[in-house]
Amino acid sequence: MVSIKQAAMKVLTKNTDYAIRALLALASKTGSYVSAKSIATEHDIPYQFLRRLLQEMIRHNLIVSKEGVQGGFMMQKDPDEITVTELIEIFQGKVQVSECMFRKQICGNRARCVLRHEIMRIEQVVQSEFEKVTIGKLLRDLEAANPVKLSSTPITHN
Amino acid sequence: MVSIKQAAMKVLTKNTDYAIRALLALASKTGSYVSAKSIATEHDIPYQFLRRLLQEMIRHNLIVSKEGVQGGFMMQKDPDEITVTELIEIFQGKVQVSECMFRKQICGNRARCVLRHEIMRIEQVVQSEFEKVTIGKLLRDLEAANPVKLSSTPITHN
DNA sequence: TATAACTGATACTATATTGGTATCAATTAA
DNA sequence: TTAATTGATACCAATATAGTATCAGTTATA
Ligand code: FES
Ligand code: FES
Repeated sequence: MVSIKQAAMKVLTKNTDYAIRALLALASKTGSYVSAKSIATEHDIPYQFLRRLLQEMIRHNLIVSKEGVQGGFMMQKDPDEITVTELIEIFQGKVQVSECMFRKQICGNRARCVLRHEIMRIEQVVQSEFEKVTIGKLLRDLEAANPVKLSSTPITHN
Repeated sequence: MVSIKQAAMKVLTKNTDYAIRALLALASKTGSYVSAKSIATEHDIPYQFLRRLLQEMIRHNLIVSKEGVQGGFMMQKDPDEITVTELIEIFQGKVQVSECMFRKQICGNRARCVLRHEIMRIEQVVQSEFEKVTIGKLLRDLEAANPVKLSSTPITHN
């Protein structure tokens, strides 16, 4: 009896995961430029991987950069306006529960298709749940939980 | 400017998608055995792929089978008791928004970690939304929308 | 004004997951 | 006896995710 699936289905990929962490790092130091290198080492994100993510976030006007010595990245968009939904869309594409499932045979009329409605309803729910979570909120929550200092003693878990 | 991601993030994979369709096919013919072949052709699912899915669903006691001529598969579990959540778990693994993100540095105390709470809350929401959708419900909806006959004229869309 | 610390751009590789095929043995109705 | 079926399982292909490498351009500052 060999089962088909065992691992867990990931909703957030590393892209999004790392991007959130990087944004939290930047949001906790608004006004000054933070280098990719320091973010990478402090938050344990592969350097070159992170660079790509940062560039992508520049393109989406979430952050800005300054080249050269003492350069780095800085928050641009209000952290309270950056939702996880937005990040998912940037790094994983639009949330879509399924392509039009049940095409052809089963579903006679796309416009009236109940399945489609059901699916779109869920897409909406998922999306709006992630929309409630902003970088700003996460940061405040983090600071409340870890009042002393962000990134204190490294603790290994998970 | 080469973007990182363009396609959409799929919440349901083909596994789950096909499994749902197959179950709908079986649920609409309770009491009689339906062959994998006929499901495959009628619903446009790759035959061998479908066979694996059906076997997996047997292992999970959703359906039963009969070997030999005139054999096939038949609904076992009450369609109203089969949720999409269950199918996702079988074919895609437990819904998990992210592994423990923000490990080490950022998050000092796993038990108190707010991010973790936020994430688990969303996991719950996603899961419970999919729990509301059962095979039974989908079937009734389908029949209501397509009163005459399941799988009538093939219509190409999507 | 040379240099080292930076980002911009982009190509590349490795690994994992998803999607799909193929094969052969066992069962059973006709 | 045979053809239609499932059981079991190995295999392959395509795609997506994760991570690395390279080189050119910018800039503070020694
Ligand atoms: S599934 Fe395609 S429209 Fe209903
Ligand atoms: S992220 Fe690991 S516990 Fe907070």
